[in-house]
Amino acid sequence: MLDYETAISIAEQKCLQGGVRFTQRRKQVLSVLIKADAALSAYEIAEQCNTNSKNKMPAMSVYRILDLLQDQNLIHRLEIANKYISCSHMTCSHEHDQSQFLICGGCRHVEEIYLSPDAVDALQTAASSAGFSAISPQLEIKGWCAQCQQ
Amino acid sequence: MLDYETAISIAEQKCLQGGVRFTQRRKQVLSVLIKADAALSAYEIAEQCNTNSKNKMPAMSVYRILDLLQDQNLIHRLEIANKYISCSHMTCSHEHDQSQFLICGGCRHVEEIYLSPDAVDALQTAASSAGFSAISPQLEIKGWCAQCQQ
DNA sequence: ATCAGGATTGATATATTGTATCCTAAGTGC
DNA sequence: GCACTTAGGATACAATATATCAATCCTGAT
Repeated sequence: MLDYETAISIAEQKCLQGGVRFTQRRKQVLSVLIKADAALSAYEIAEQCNTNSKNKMPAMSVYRILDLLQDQNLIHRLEIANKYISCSHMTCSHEHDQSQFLICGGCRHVEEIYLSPDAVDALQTAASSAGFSAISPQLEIKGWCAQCQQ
Repeated sequence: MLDYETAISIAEQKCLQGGVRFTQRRKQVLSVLIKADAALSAYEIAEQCNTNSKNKMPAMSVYRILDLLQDQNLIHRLEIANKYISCSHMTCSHEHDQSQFLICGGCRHVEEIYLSPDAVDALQTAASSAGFSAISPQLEIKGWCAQCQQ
């Protein structure tokens, strides 16, 4: 997890470069994700915003803002879990990067992992021979964490 | 894809062994999935049932039946795509089996693939070192098919 | 054959998640 | 200031999934 202040200032820069504004609303949503240091659903984020502030955050706005933050490579959307998580590599462009997540099928806990290039190659090869030109730069793997395994 | 008649008779046996009935409703849902030979959402299955038959199939029943068919290892639920697909290995118990699916992030087309044991090992090792005791016997990988890549 | 009990389904309501639309407000450049 | 674009508010609604309770069907024991 990045230092909070650093992450926010990077986000501000990235938005500037991307030609979008880093508004209070957007900062608020991103802050929740950074501080949570976990994967949250859109509605969980809205709820979190509403407990911390008087200004009501509608779910609608959360979706809009999440879309934008994703466009700016500031957060990831985890399709298996239907949740969002702040990007732990905000500093890089993600152009040639692989993000790899393990998601527990029981408690939905998310862990970011690192796969060896060999493993990624093996996946890519299998994908290619199935007519898929590329696997996503983001890999989501469902598993069972130690606790839920029991 | 298994021969339809064979698949149905295997399903019947499996349900018998599992102590549940292979009713008309359940057969109907499974048939749709087998014949579709593609991943369908619960509501798509319901719709399909309703065009082929006069007896109305409520979405509710589809969900219940899908749960049951999954318990009997007759179908898979693809979490990334939120869809269901008939198991292409109905004959085995799936105890030590790995199912691997590639899902196109664009058109949601699903392709079942085969990963080398080495690749699976690499994934398992990475998972273990992240505190996950096991990756799921079902692996879902998001990618881009040749068409959607453009 | 019939009856009790569980399994299955029907029917209805409701929760949850996500999208569409239209309008207002805020910032930006001239 | 004024036109223009971007962002956000408000509302409605679509799509997906679950909860609940009653009715029906099957099965096995008597």
